Amino acid sequence: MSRPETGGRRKPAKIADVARIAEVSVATVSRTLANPEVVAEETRKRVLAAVTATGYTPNLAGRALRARRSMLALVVVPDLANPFFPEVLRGVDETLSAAGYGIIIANLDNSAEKESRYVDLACAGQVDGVLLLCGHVIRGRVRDLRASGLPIVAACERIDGEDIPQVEVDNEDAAARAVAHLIDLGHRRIGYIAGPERNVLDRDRRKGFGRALRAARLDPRKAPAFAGDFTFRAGERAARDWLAMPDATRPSAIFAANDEMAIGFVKTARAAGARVPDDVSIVGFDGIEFADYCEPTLTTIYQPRRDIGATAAALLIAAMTSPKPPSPRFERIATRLMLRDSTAAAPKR
Amino acid sequence: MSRPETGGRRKPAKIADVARIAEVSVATVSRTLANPEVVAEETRKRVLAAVTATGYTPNLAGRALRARRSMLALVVVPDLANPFFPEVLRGVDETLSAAGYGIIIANLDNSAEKESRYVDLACAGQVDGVLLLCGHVIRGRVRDLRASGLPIVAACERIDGEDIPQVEVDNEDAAARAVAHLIDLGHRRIGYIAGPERNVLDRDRRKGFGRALRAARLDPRKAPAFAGDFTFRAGERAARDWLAMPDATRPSAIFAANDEMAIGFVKTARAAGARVPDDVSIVGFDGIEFADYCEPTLTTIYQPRRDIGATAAALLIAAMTSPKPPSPRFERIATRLMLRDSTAAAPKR
DNA sequence: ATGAAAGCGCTAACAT
DNA sequence: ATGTTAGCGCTTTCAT
Repeated sequence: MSRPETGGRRKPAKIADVARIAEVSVATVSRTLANPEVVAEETRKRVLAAVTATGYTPNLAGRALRARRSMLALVVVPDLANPFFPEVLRGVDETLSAAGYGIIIANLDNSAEKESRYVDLACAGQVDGVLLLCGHVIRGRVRDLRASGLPIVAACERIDGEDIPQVEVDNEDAAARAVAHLIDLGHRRIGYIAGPERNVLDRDRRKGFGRALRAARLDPRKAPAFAGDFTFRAGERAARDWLAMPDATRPSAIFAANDEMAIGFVKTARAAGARVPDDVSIVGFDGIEFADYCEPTLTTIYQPRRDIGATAAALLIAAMTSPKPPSPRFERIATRLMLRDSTAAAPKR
Repeated sequence: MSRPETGGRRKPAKIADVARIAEVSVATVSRTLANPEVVAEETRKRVLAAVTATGYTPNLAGRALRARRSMLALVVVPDLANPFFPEVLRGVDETLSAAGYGIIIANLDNSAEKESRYVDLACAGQVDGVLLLCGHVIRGRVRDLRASGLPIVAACERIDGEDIPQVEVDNEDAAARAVAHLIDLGHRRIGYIAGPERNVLDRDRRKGFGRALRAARLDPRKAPAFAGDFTFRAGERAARDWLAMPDATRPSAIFAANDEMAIGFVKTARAAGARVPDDVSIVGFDGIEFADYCEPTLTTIYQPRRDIGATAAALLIAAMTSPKPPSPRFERIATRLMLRDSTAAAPKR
């Protein structure tokens, strides 16, 4: 026996169907759904019964067209494959969908072509707001996102020189804490594995690195720096460079600008016979899941990615809901230094 | 000096604006964009010039309402944080966006509530098709996705008993090849770290495991099986069980139903002093990035995730474009056994 | 408290 | 080859 109430229906019910069954006008149906308190108790009951009976769900296109808002937000990610973002997106998703917003994910994937298409989409009024996790205001070939007047919020990577609400962790301070931890352990020669040049995260973390060194009366300019780009491979290269250094100058500790490079470093150094943390201590940044799975487990700065996403989403909702342009306020999210097995006291010389 | 052509415009241009400037009717504008070949060369030029001048982008809500299609596909993922999916999504995204479709990502995240909302969304006609990467047809509290008649395609995890197009790798065959590799290396006692019970991927991979054993005249029923659920922690547990086994029965090789469990196993076994691959060989399944980063690098079955996504998207496009329901055809994507450092000849007894 | 009706921006059938 | 026009489903005045 099949269930007749759910089976086989073809076309979705529309508001007129509900109105007919409830014996009211379409206006009343609309009101019942949007402002239940303004319709009479009795009427409301009939309408809601009809909604259930027909399985009515408002057509978003019709609503968007008329109400001039799509209840959709565009979330721009530089690269979905980066293990940092999924968890941020979860926070974003939870918060936005709880407020009734849908999400369109724009995965830039290093394509200017795609980027431009998303700008077009946004400027054409297809979304109610834009959340930038990509470190820059996306640029179109012809249209300009800022000129559209659309609410914009940035997170993860700070965008300098834009007066929009932003959410970020204090990268400089967190880096300084990580390096101070190494100094506390007795390390005096500490190396830095860098992120991409001119990247704002690299700049802030490098600053924190220098600050912690200076606080211990060490000279940042003498600290060995290894070029990098946030990839595992860059960590491997840094390790090879490190291995080639003479004992006298080789750092006993490394601060990597992110976890993937730290893990690449550890793997290559160990493969060449170096012991971690006995011969070299290392601390990463981000707190990706794998930092707790690798061997040895990685001391790192944990970023509460879900919180970052949720906070940014909340700011965006505020901007989309409020009639006037939001004050460009900054939200700072706290990080945690996770002490694990990749750091230990400096070897005695 | 500011750029007047892009700056400061507020309201997006609509089709009527373009028509006015090009001195044609709105119908001609619409046609020029949809079927350029049916309008006169001369007219087309004027229209396109006006489009550029105004920065016109069609309003999707208007189009969706009228044309009764949204050019949006719903892509359902069980868990975005799972490192397997981002690369699949890239393939999906490339193919769908090349065909002009947008994507809404439904991250189920184990919430029946969310699942139901996405069913509502789909059944209300807000999307033109649904791509299921989650191993089941999503279920709503009241509405039924199948009854909506919407095009549906499944990938990654096969959905049994549904006559919809599906894309998958031959899990059974791939698993059999992986295990045959271990047998070729001289292993006779081979263990299996399982996925979640009743999971279709686990069932298929377990079948392949058994098939390879039987082909070598070994008895699958005597092969040690370790319970698991695809998580890193499950691999750790399996390793502890393995370490506790007496030498006489302890397997010299392990086939794990996925990479994360394999990596968890390796880490824990090594931490307890076992050498990989000298004391135990292990092969994983999936070919996630980290399988090539861990120590030792992991022998595994590589699934071309991007291809899987692209193929599934192509099938969905076909289903959304064709007027009649698609024949429920199966696409099989080939896998590759990646030989790396976690497998070696069985130790002599 | 409820209803009638206009119209959001677009496409497609029909007319010229 | 091009124009006119009727809605797609919904919200929101404005009347009642």
